[in-house]
Amino acid sequence: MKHNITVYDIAKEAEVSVSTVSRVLNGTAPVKESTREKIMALINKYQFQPNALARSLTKKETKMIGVILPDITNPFFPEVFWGVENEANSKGYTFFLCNTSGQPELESQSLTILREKQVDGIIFMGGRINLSNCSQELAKEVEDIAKKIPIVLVNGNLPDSSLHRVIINEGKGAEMLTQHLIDLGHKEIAFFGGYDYVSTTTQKVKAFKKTMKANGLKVSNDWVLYGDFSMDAGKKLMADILKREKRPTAIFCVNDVTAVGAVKVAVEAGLKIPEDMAIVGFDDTILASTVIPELTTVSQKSLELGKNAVNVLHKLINNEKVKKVTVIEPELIIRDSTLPKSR
Amino acid sequence: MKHNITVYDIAKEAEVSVSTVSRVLNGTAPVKESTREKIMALINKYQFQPNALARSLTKKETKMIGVILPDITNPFFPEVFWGVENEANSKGYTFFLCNTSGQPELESQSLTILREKQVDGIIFMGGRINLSNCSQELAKEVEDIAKKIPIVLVNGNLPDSSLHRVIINEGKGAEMLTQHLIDLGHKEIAFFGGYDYVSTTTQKVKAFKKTMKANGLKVSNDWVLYGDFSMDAGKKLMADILKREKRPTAIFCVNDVTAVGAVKVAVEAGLKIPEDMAIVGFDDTILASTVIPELTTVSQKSLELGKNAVNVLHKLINNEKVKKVTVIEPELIIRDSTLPKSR
DNA sequence: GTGAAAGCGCTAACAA
DNA sequence: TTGTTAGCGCTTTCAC
Repeated sequence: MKHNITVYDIAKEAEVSVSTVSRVLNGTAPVKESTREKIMALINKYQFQPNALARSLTKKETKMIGVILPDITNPFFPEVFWGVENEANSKGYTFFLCNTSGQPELESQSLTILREKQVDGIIFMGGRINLSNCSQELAKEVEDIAKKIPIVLVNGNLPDSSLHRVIINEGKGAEMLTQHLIDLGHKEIAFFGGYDYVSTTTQKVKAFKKTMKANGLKVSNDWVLYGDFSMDAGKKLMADILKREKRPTAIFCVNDVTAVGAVKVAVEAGLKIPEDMAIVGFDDTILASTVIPELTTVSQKSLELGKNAVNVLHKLINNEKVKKVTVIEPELIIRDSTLPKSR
Repeated sequence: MKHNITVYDIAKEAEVSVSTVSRVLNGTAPVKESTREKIMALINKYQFQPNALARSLTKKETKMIGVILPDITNPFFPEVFWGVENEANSKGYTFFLCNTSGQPELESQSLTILREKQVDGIIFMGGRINLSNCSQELAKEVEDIAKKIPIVLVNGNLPDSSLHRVIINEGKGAEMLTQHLIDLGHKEIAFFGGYDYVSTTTQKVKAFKKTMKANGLKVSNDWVLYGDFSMDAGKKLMADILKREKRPTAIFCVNDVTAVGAVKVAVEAGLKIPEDMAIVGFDDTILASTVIPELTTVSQKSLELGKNAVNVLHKLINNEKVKKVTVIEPELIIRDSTLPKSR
């Protein structure tokens, strides 16, 4: 492997000092036109590219952002990432992606790596920040790192935390969905999916129950059925419900994937959706519009979420003032799974 | 901002030299047990973490891999990435993700950035490496960089290239799908979607035609309908076909998303699938199993693809011998969109 | 076992 | 305008 070309090599051949080369590279000070040209010619000739490691080492900034998320194969996260990237590219940032499967150890590990790599900031999604009761220890770890590196939490929170957050108003979304079903005349509504110790689930359930009560309707605990966040959960829970004597007329699923599972089993059992049973999802991922019938759901505004996260982070990095919490309003998306097309 | 803690700080407080600290950090040489303990205590006390930039600068290795892909919101790519990550994490690598939308300029830019950041290797997917006639210039750019940084192309190629590649046998997949349809008795088959200048499309079309011919069947050019790779393409093309007097009895779609679009329009028009029309996709993404009816498709073995890419890259990085091309065999996945459940 | 010192490639005072 | 030089934080000979 031959010696990589450096500013010294360029400087030497151009018969100038390294600082002059650095100046034309960064435009930090005026350089005589003739020497600038000479240097540029050499840079092109050798396809010289400055070593970002060395640069970052002295400048104490890397222009790298770390993104921690639980599952890149869940369509929701790529969409947020896409929003992040769009917004941050123009600001010159690049990304480290860390997939954690939501496991605390992997999150800790990612945090460590990102710190070692000296990223300028971290965007944290999923895992511990969605636990309805996250341990002090896990929370403190994040808090400690945040003292050294700006962190923004996306769609989550930490106990007693003072960290900056960008969140969607999930309760509001759940309320809209529930009200929509009630307005259509549904009185018997069940809830499907999600772990009961994860805030994404509990917030929805809470808003769901509250909205039902506000409309003078009861929610039987028999009809709040937890599971995980997969398609299988939806399938199993629907199969379970179909065996019962008394069935709900509508199902509120924790997310789109679970809703798809529910739809599939219901359709196979010969039910018509929404006539025999209305089903709603949450997230408005691509799945919601590929199923038949298309799902009524709530958009999490994934792009917005990503964009805002970057903006907050960017301000944090530059020591600008930002409000602690940025709340994004969800949007109700009404489709065929609650309203038959023919209407 | 207070001064970040360094090896010097640790060394000073432990009353040893920095080299000793470095030794315990890396285990590169024996250190007396008592001094090691003293140092470790300090490291824990201050939560010291070595600066990876400085380390990489001297070691000339970053343990970072750059991943270039066209569209992270297309479910296929997160799956490959997942495979990449699983395999590479254990080897200690971390990832830079670059989304290019398939635009050559963004690819060039990503390549530049990755070089500046001194990544140890690059995994390249999508964009120019899928063009059926990529310009010399674009190809050369990649080739030039490959002289300095190991690169592996995933599911693509470059003209006259000698780069290492990991690919799925797409032609074989298309052949299996076509043969499957023929075996079911279909004689009138159309092809939907994809740009005609992208190899992912042309390879399939080629294999499709060849298999048809081998079975003594004709393919009318009227029935090879290009588009893009979206759901909309499938919708439009199906709408187009349904207007015609003579209709095919089966449709081969360039990928799952397009197939979903086709299914939706067909179902809305009152057709039964597969009885009135069989439809197949390609990729076996999550979409294939969420649609009703579930899609017969070909698995691209995205995980395998990712894993193998990393393995090849890793060997390249370590100057080990690897064969130029790794071919992964696709798998035919038969589901309801060609075979009715009742059978 | 341990320390001194050079060097990785770049930027940024400070001087000239 | 331009050059000199001192770091940035770490690893790694080479001595001892």
